[in-house]
This record gives sequence, C-alpha cells and structure tokens, in this order.
Amino acid sequence: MAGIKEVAELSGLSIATVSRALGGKGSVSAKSRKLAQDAAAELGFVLSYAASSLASGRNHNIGIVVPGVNRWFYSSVIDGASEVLIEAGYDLTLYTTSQNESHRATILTDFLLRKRLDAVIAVSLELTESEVSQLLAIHRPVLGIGGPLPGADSLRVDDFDLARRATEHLIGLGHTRIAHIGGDHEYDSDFKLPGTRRSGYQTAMGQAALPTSEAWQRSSDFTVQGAYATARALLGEGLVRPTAVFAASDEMAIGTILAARDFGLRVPEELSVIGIDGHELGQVFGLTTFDQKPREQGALAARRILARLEQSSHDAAVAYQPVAEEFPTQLVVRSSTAVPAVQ
Amino acid sequence: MAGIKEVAELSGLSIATVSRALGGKGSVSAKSRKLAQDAAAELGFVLSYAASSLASGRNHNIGIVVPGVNRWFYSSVIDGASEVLIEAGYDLTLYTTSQNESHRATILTDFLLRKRLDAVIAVSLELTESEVSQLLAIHRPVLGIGGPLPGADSLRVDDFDLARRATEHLIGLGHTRIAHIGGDHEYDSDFKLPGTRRSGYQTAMGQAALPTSEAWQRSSDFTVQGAYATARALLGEGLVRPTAVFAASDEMAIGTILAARDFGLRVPEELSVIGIDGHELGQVFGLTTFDQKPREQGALAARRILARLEQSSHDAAVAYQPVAEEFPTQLVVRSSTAVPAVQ
DNA sequence: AAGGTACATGTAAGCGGTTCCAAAAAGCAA
DNA sequence: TTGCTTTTTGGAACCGCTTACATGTACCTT
Repeated sequence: MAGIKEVAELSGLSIATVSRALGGKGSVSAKSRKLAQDAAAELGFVLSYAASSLASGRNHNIGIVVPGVNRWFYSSVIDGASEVLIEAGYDLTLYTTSQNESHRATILTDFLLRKRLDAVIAVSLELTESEVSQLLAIHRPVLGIGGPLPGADSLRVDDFDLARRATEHLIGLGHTRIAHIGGDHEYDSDFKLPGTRRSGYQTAMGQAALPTSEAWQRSSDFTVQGAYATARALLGEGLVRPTAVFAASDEMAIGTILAARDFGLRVPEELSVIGIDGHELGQVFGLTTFDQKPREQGALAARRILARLEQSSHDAAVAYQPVAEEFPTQLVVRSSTAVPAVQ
Repeated sequence: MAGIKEVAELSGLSIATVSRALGGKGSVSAKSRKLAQDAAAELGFVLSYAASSLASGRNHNIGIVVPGVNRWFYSSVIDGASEVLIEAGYDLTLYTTSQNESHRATILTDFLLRKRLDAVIAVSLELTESEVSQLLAIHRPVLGIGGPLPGADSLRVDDFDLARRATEHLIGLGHTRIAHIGGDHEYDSDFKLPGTRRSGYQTAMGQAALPTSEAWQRSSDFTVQGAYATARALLGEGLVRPTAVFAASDEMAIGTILAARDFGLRVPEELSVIGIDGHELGQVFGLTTFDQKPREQGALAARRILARLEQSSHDAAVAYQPVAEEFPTQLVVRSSTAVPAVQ
C-alpha cells in the first residue's frame, strides 16, 4: 500500500508539503496542492487516520453514548448528529449502554477513555459524580442531552415545564379528570426524566386544585406497546374514567389512543390525549404534542461540540466553562385534544 | 498524561513487557502482568488506540453503513451489532448515507478508506461495481446485509421467497383480491428490495392465476405514515376493494391497518393484512408477519465479521472466499389475516 | 536597491505504542 | 549437573503521519 512517501516521490514534493496539501493545514501553493492531489489519486492514496491522530492528537471522531438506538428519540438524535458530523468530516462512534448493564462500565472505562474520541455526546445518561469526573478527566469536551452532566455542557428541554404546560393545555380545555402515563425507573435506571415529567403534571394539577388519584398515574416503558397495555388497564378497570390523558412520550400517547379505540372511545370527543416528542407518527393519529425536535437537538449538539473543539484548539489555556443551553419546544395542536364532552 | 513509559518505570518493567501485559498479546508472567496493571491503574493509564493502531495495524473498530438510523429495521440491526461488538471490545463507527446524496460518495471515499476500520458492515446498500471494488481494495472484510455486494460476504433473507410466501399465505386462506403495497425506488435509490418483494408477490399471484391490476399495486416509502396515506387511496378510491393486502414491511402493514380502521373496515374480517419484518408494534395490532429478526441479523453479522478478522489474522495468505449466508425467517400468524368473509 | 513582510517548502524530531529478535531465566529430562 | 526446550524479558526498529523550525522565495514599501 502506498504511503505518503510514495506520493511525495511521485509528485516531486517533500513529504511535509504533501501532508499539508492533503490535510489542508499549513499553506501550500495551488500548484503543489494539485500536484499532490493528482499523485494521491493516481496511487489511490488516502491519509491514514491512525497515523494522523497519533501525530496530531486530533482524531476527527466524536463518540455518542445512547441507552439504545432503537427508541425513536435516540435514533432521531443520532440521525441529526450524524449528518452534521459527516458534513464536518468527523466520524461518529456509537455506544449503546442499555442492552447490558455491565456494558456501561466497560464503555466508560475501556472505550471512552482510550483517547480515540475528540469529544463525547451523552444522551439521557445519568452518571454518578465519579463517572462524570472520570469522563472530564480525559480533557475532552463532553455534552449531555436530556440528562444533566454536572461540569459538562448540556443541551436540554425543560422537562418539568413541558409536562406542566402539557397538563395545563388539557386543563385549559376544561378537563378535570386527567390521567398521566409516565415512564418508570424500573425500566430504565439511568433516567430521571419520568419523575421530572410526573412532577410537572402533579404541579399543574395541584395549582388548578384538581384531584390526582394514584389510579390515574400509571407507569410504562416509553413504548407504544407498553403504554397500550397500561392504557387498557387504566381505561378498562371500571373506575371513574379520566377524560384526558397526558402521556410522557408520543409513543405512549399513541399506545393510549390505540387502547381507547379498543374500548370504542372516540378521540378526542370522549378522551383527549396529549404527548411529548414530535414523533412522525403523531400526524397519522392527529396527536397533539410538544415537539422537541430530537433530530435538531442532535444536530445542534454536534454543532456545539464541534465549536468547543474549534475553540479549544485556538486558546487551549482558557478554562472550561460548562454551558447549559435550553432547547425550545413547540406545542403542536392537532385533533387528539378537545374540550371534554359534557357528562 | 502518563504514557506507557511512565508505567514501565513505575512498575520496574520494560516498555515491551508492559505493552504485552496491558495489551494481552505475547506471553507475560502473572507477576509482571499484575505489576503492570497496578502501575497503570495508579497512573490512570490506558493504552492509546491511535498509537496501538498505527503500530499494530489493528483498529478494533468496525464500520457500519446504513441508509439511516431512524427506520426500525436499521436501528434494530445496529442495536444487535452494537451489543456483540462492544462485548468483543470493538468500537462501532456509524455512517448514515441517506440524509444527503452527496454524503454517500464522501463516506465511501473519505471515511471508509481511511484505514480506521478493520471491517465494514453495509446495510441495504446497493453499490456499483466500482464502488464495491473500491471498498474491497482496502483489503478489509466487508459484509452486506439486505443488499448483495458482489465479491463480499453477505447475510440476507430471501426477499423474493419471503414475499411469495407471504402472498401465498393470503392465497391459502382463500383470498383472490390481493393488493400489494411496496416500496419505491423513488424514495430510496439505494434499494432493489422493493422490486424483489414485488416480484415475489407477482409470481405468487401468477402461479395461482389470480389477477393483479395496476391499481392494486402501490408504492410507498416504508413508513407507517406513508403507507397510511397510500392505503387510504387504495381503499377509498371506489374501485373493487381487495380483501387482503400484502405490505412489504410491518410499518407499512400497520399504516394499512390504520387506514382500514378509518374506513370502518374490520381487520381481518373485511381486510386481511400481512407484513414483513417482525416489528414490535406488530403485537399491538395483531399483525401477521414474517419475522426477520433484524436485531439478530445485526448480531450475527457482527459475529461473522469478527470471525473473518480472526481468520485473516491467522492465515493472511488465504484467498478471500466470499460467503453468502441466508438468514432464516419465520411466519408469525396473528390476528390480522383470516379467511375472507363470503361476499 | 535595500529592507521588510508574507508565503512556500524541506528537514527531521517526534506522536505512543507494537513486535521482531536475541538474550536471559526457568523448567525439565537424563 | 548438564544440555536442551520453553517461557519471559528488554532493546530498538519501526508504524505513517504532523509540525516546529529554518531556509528560501516572492512581493511590497520607501
């Protein structure tokens, strides 16, 4: 396999100039650049990342850690990040933590720390303090989405506020019997979000002086099928039926709508449903939701982390000041919520 | 930051021995190994991947190329592969091609070729011959899932057979008016699969001497919402209604079921629907489908490619004999298909 | 024309490990 | 013990680039 040396010989330039020409760093005359590129093309030569990384200290590689790639929110974030990173010439290395508890530790110690990554984006990852400091110890930018990483940058939506406003949307329509289907720690230990959204709901209900029975607060696993089962239980148990449900994710909201149909309940006439996420499927079901544009969150996260990289290459001395950015969400009113029918 | 040299000093061993102890290669006495590990732990030292790669030629990094990470099939494949790879101590670098046509070329030339990857798994990627040879020229194992890569290993389901059997399932139940909702080149140029499944359908219909009008063969984009719209058109246009629909993916089958509900058509009494995939949501809808276990496909693909790596490290001289493996699928009969009601 | 500035290029010293090779240590049979 | 095999170990030559530094060249200014 041809190396940079062969390219140098073929082009009649020095190794250094070829390196600069191909790597796009220092200054090279247009003529030399063309010479180098032509020679490289002729030999089918591409710079070796391993060698470049070793010599330069830059990897052009960003790590992204997600609980799993199979949930819509996560895959959307990845998709958004991936596009931006490829555009910028960066590789994206993916780590999934939730398949296997033991992976988590491995990933944190064996993978993330091995200096292969220029930066890390962590999605919905709740880390212990020692884990965070371990991560920060590698002196690479770290950015958290949907999970606060003390000491690192973060990009997040205000889950509490979101949940409260979703609930208030229902209250504003005149609903008083409002149930909540949230997530559960049991299903995902790395995850404070379910609790945060639940308290948003409770706060809104409390401020409106509306009752919130235990029976109206259910936990599920953030999937359509999980929430479907949960909602069937909620709607079918013969207790006083709620007239509205606030689900902590669109997938769960859709599960709820499907369950409602099974009972012949018309949405929104007999049951209003609101979700959170902005899932594409929401359209099909006419779901009212708070769109949190995960794809754009991923893209923005990637941009922010690239900026960090840029910045730290300029003035390495500047102390790392973590930035917490809030990502705006948007209420999308469709046809799954309405004024409750008079009972 | 401590390097291997510091570890050597602290442990009183030579650099070479520390390298062997920490990298787990050559032979090291138990005592030396412990010495090295303790010293490394004390200094918070981890081997640098970049340096290891450069020196050894192994990257411990597998690339996986998918059209996008947002479609259930792909994300499942990734999930399966990710688990196996992490377990084996490999990083997984993710490339998505479909967001932007120009990315495709970039990925092929700039990323895949830069010697950072030990092997590549390509999912549903149709490459031109020159692209394939370009890929193979890097002398790394390449494995294709769901898209044949001439000259490379492949793991695939027999899409033609699958489609034919799905159609035959409906025919076997007594259906004669069977429509097909497939994919379309227009939505995804890298993709022969829609056509393959369509011809499976046509063959089955032909062999049973059943009519297949143009109007009963629709194209959609493999999403629930896309197929929902397509199915509404199919079912609502006032033409003779099919009594069964074979959708080329579960997501499209679900879209079809949702559309049927809109028209008050009961499934399966008035409309049978069969899909392909094994999507989790299938349960909620009682969807009959051919389960092709994408998660397991991903895991198996990862195992196969790791075996290739293993093998080529032993006997590098052996000529590369591409292996085409067929992945078995399984018909899962649920409640979305039944004998047609007498008309 | 002299002096300065900005750009272009080459030389060579790393980057931080791996691994070949030879030598030393250990194990074992006679 | 001795002689021979096997296991451990250290020395040092790379792996294939990047980049600081020095040098050379071109272009302005005055």
